[in-house]
Amino acid sequence: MRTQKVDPENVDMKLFETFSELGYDGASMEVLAQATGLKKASLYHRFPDGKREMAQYALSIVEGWILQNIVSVSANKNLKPESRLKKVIAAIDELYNGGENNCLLRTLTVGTDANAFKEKVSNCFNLLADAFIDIAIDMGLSPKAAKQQAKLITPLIQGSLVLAGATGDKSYFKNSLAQIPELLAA
Amino acid sequence: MRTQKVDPENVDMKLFETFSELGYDGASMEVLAQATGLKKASLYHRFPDGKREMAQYALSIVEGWILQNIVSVSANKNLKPESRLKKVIAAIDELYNGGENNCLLRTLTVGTDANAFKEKVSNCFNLLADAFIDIAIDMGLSPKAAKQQAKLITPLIQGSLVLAGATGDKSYFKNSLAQIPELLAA
DNA sequence: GTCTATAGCTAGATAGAC
DNA sequence: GTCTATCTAGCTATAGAC
Repeated sequence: MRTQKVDPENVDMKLFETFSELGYDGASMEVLAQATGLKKASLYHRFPDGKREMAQYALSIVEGWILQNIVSVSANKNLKPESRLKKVIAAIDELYNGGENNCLLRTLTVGTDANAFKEKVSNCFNLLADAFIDIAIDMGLSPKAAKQQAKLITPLIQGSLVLAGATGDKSYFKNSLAQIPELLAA
Repeated sequence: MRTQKVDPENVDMKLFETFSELGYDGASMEVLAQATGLKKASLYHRFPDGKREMAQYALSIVEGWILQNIVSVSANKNLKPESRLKKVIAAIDELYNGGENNCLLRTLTVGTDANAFKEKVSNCFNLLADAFIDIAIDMGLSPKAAKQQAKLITPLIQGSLVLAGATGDKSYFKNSLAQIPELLAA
C-alpha cells in the first residue's frame, strides 16, 4: 500500500493523548504503536528521530493549540476583555475535558528526558501566562497586578488538573476555572 | 557484612527524592540503586515486592510527613489559626525546597502503574485539603467557604510547583504560598 | 544484609521485503 | 508508506555466595 493507512491527524491526536496520559517514559513505542494503529517501524518512518521527536511533535501541537485558542483570543481587541476571558476559559475546559485529561505540559516535565522538553514546555506556560496578563490589563488591572494574578491562574489550572486526576473529584478543576474571573477582577 | 551498609533513613530519603524527581517509570532499579548506594539485590532484600513496594513506601513517608507537619499542626487548637497557617506554609516551603523539588504525589499520578498509587495519593491530598479546611474554619470562614477555598489552595500549591519546575521561575511557588493567607481571609 | 552474576523480558531502534 | 523480523541495550527480578 502506497498511501497512509492511518489519517495523519488522528496519529497526531493519539500521540498527544498517549503522552499526556502516560508521560514520556510510560508511553512505550509499543503502546504508541497500538494507540496510533501504526506499527513501530511506521512510526519511525514518520518520526526518524524516534520517541523524542514524537513527544516534541506532540508538544508543538499543544503550542499551536495555545496560539490559536488562547493567545489569539486574548489579543483580539475587538472583543471585550470579559468575553475573551470567557472564551479562553471555555477552551481550556474543553481541552482538558472538564478535568478528565492530564496536561501534556505537566507529564513531560517528569522523567528521564525531561530536560529535552523543558524549553518548549516553558515557552507554552509563558504563552499562557502572558495571555492572562493581556486580558487582565484590559480588564483594568495594573501591569504589576495583572502579572501577579496571572502567575496565580496558570498554576491553579495545572494544579487543579493534578488534584482532579488524583482524587477523581473533578470539582477541583471546575471550581478553579470558575474562580479565574474573580482573581482578575480589578 | 552483617550490618546494613547504608543508613536506612538515608535510603528512605533517597527513594523519596529519586521517585519525586524522575517519576515511577523514570526511576529505574539501577538509578535507585545508585541513588541509595545499595546494589539492586539489596534493595530487593529490603523491598521483596520490588519497585512498586519502594514507591508505596516513599508514599507512606510523605503521608507520615503530612500527618506530622500539616495535620497535627492544623489540629493544634492551642495555637491561633493564623499561627498554625504560618507554620504549615513554612513546612510546605521547606519540603519543596522553595519550589525546587518536585512533589511525589504528582509524579506518581502519571505512568504505567499510576493506578497502584492512586488510593494513597488521593488520601494524602485529602489530608492536605482537610487541614486547610480546619484552619480556615477556625479563622472564621463558614464550613462551605472553607471547603471551597481549601479546594483552591491545594491545587495552587501543586500547580505552582509544576510551573516553577518547568519554567525555572521559583516565584510561581513563592507567590502562591504568599497568597494563601489572603485566600483564607474571612 | 550485601554482594556478583545472570535469567527472562521488554525497551527503543533498524533492515529490508513489499 | 507500511509491514515482519530482528538487533542490542536496558529493564525488573532472582539465585546463590559470602
